[in-house]
Amino acid sequence: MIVAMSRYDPSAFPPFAVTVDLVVLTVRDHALCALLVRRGEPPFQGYWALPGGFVRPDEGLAEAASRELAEETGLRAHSAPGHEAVGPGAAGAHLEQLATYGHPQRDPRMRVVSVAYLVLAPDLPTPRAGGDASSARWAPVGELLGQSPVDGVPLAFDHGLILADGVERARSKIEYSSLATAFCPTEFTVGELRRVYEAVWGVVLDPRNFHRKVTGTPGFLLPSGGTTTRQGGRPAQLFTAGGASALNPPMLRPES
Amino acid sequence: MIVAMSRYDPSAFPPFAVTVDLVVLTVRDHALCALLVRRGEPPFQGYWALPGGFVRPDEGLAEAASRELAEETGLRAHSAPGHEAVGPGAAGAHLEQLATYGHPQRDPRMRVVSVAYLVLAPDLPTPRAGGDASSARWAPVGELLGQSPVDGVPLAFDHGLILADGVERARSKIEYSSLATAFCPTEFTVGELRRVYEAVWGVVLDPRNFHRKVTGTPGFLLPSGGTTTRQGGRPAQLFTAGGASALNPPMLRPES
DNA sequence: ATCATAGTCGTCTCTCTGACGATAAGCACA
DNA sequence: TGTGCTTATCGTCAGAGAGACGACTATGAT
Repeated sequence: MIVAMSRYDPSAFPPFAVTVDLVVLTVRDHALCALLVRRGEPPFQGYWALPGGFVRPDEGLAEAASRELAEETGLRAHSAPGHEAVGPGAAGAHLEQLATYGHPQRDPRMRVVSVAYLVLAPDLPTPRAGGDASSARWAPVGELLGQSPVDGVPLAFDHGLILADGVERARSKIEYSSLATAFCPTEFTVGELRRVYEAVWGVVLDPRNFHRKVTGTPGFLLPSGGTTTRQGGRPAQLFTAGGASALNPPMLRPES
Repeated sequence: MIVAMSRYDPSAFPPFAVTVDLVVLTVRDHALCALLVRRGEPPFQGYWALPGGFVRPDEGLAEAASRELAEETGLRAHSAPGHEAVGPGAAGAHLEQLATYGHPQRDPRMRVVSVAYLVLAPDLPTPRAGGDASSARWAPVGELLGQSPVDGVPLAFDHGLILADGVERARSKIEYSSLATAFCPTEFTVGELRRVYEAVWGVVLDPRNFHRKVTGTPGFLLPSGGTTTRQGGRPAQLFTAGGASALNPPMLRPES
């Protein structure tokens, strides 16, 4: 009978809970890191998990993701839906929808469908714990996705899978978009941008070819006029993110 | 109070309905077409909409999409999650998750979150109507996404947006993957594959350069041994899809 | 036989990449 | 005040790949 009504009466259906989970990535010390929170409640009490929470009845999905992000990190995200260009020198973090996970048994309590969002942020101070997280930390994704789970324990729920998907999305997306600038502060040097690519891809890039590529791609970088020596060595020109969002031709990941 | 419990007790939450919507694309008569069904019930009664339906309590999201697809078209989809290689000469259609739409007011009846799936299928006979659809048809996406909506009327709900996202996904994905073969029957010629690219991108490609590119990319095409003259002219070699799923370097869309 | 149609192979040029040499301009020390 | 170390930036060269397009091939239609 439920089946018969199912197509016509949504309220006749057993309820689903809808949550958002966040894959928040940043680059710290030459390594791609993800934000994890420790769960203070069952299920998976004491496990590390992705930050996230339930979507409220009157808010949109991206809105919920944005709110959770602010609650956990204080970051103000600006979502970049669809093909819309990301504004240059944007203050907040990049936020985009990643994928949705709805395996019937992914939460032992009830049927929960989780919409995962990917957040790319510049390096931040150690995150503040908030909400139901008794603590929070940046974990290098190399350790998380390699053989050894964090502290010898996998992530809660299916968050290991979600994280892996988020990292893969970030890795492929910086190839053909200017999204790598989302990992940088407003003003950055070519070398700093190169270190972002190196950390995300886990490779070493030739500084000369990289410099030629990014400065030769129209709209990728805008010279801001200043220089800095914060990386040591010869003063480097400072840039802000240009208006271009698509890189054509793409940046090539070496040794596929 | 709801907020206070919200993080810990999922069942304390007002229910969401979860649906799947399908963007089913195929190539017919040199044009990219999407499958639409006419709604027989309110809301949006009489409007064209994407096929879809409610997720059952005990089935996964891809499973629900697959079931709806079979109900509406009789197609057996094989989902290709993650980085998994698509088997050569696959019988069914390609199915992958597209995105999730959850604007609070997207369905006037209640809060509905819809997980959209993208299906790429070879050319099919005119679809059979099924379920709550009083009729079904293939609509060229050019008409749908251009200025003129179908029959002068836009699609139901936010399905116009979902369709646009699906088409964009298909357009960009055939650049760097071998997914265009999902639009072809098991055995196909280089020319037929080229016409797929031309239809999806809405461009004209040079047959000689295209031939060089696809036959020169290892793992893209496997010669099946036979030839055909079904397109007229000189007999063309028949191929099946090779095991490679990623194209490196990618196929370039002309005139970006 | 001739033509129209599509498929397949080659060639040339241009652009972009990868490899790598060379120079520039700061800082840390002796 | 150099000397050395570091990073930034510019140049050069060879090879891969793409776009433009000529030439030839093998069918069916007239």
